[in-house]
Amino acid sequence: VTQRKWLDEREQRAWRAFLTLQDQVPRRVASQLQREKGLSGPDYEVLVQLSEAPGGRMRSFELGKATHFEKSRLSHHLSRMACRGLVAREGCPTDNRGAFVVLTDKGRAAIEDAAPVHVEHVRRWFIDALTRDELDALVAISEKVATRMAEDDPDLGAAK
Amino acid sequence: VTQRKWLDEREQRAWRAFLTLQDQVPRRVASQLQREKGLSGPDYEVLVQLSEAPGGRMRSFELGKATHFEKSRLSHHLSRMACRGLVAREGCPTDNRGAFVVLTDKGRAAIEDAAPVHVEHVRRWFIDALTRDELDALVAISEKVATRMAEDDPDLGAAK
DNA sequence: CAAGATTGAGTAGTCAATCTTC
DNA sequence: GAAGATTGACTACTCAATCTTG
Repeated sequence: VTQRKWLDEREQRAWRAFLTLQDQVPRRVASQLQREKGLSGPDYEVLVQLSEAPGGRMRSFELGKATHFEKSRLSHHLSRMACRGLVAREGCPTDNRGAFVVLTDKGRAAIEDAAPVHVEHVRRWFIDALTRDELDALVAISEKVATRMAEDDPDLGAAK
Repeated sequence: VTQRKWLDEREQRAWRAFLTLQDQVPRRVASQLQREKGLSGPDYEVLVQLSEAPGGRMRSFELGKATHFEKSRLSHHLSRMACRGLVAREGCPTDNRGAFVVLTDKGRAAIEDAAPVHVEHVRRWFIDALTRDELDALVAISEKVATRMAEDDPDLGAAK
């Protein structure tokens, strides 16, 4: 085998490049959205999922899987969003343990107002800087890494 | 021009793939490091920078630029690390406003102990899942995006 | 007044413990 | 007992205000 204990120069550059990208891009997109529309990154993710779900409603655990939020984080976050009137909680008729999360009118208005601006930022700082091939490469990379993580241990560091 | 208001399917997939990758990989690497060695991701980043600096010492603002931490975040974080004995603060002789951050013996021992395990995790969940070409593609992508962000506005969302 | 740095208040995320229902 | 979900305590990050020196 090759030397496993260290990263060579190519590997090192790739890892650090990824760390920078990973940190900077979502930060910039999120902070613009926060300033312009008063929604955080996590707010937006939750609203997107709900707005795409039939009836604007999902079970909590489904929302957790879709967003990759840890369950306690999701619960806290939904409480805050409920206070702000963006979502509401409802009981589940067929399973009394469960809860539904429902998009309110205010929540739907918020996501519809924010989406165009958000798309614009994603374009400006990410999509438009890259070629088609690079976008596709990113999809391939993401899938390979996801597969690796799933093989290795399905739950480590994931939403529980 | 093409339709700018929405993301097409390819763009959408690429953005979501990036978001997943961006969220999952650092989370898993960091949580393993935390469990095995008691260091968080930010702890590790700070220790790496200091250990690579001559004399294990840097000015605070240099450390801020290197890590991309906002200055108040850095200050808070260094206070916590100082409490744990990983770093120490010193005054700057040539500029009395300034402060040096110095790696302690304990801090150096911690990074030397953690580095091999950390490298192993980065390999397992990231590097080894990808080809040389994919690693290079990531570097190219990162550089293009960084250039775009710098052109657009040097300071938005960056460490101030 | 600008640069280097710190502080405090408020908000968000994590971990373990808990509660209820299947 | 396990699944769905919430809570509380603790830790971490952000933003604006502050302090000191150049």
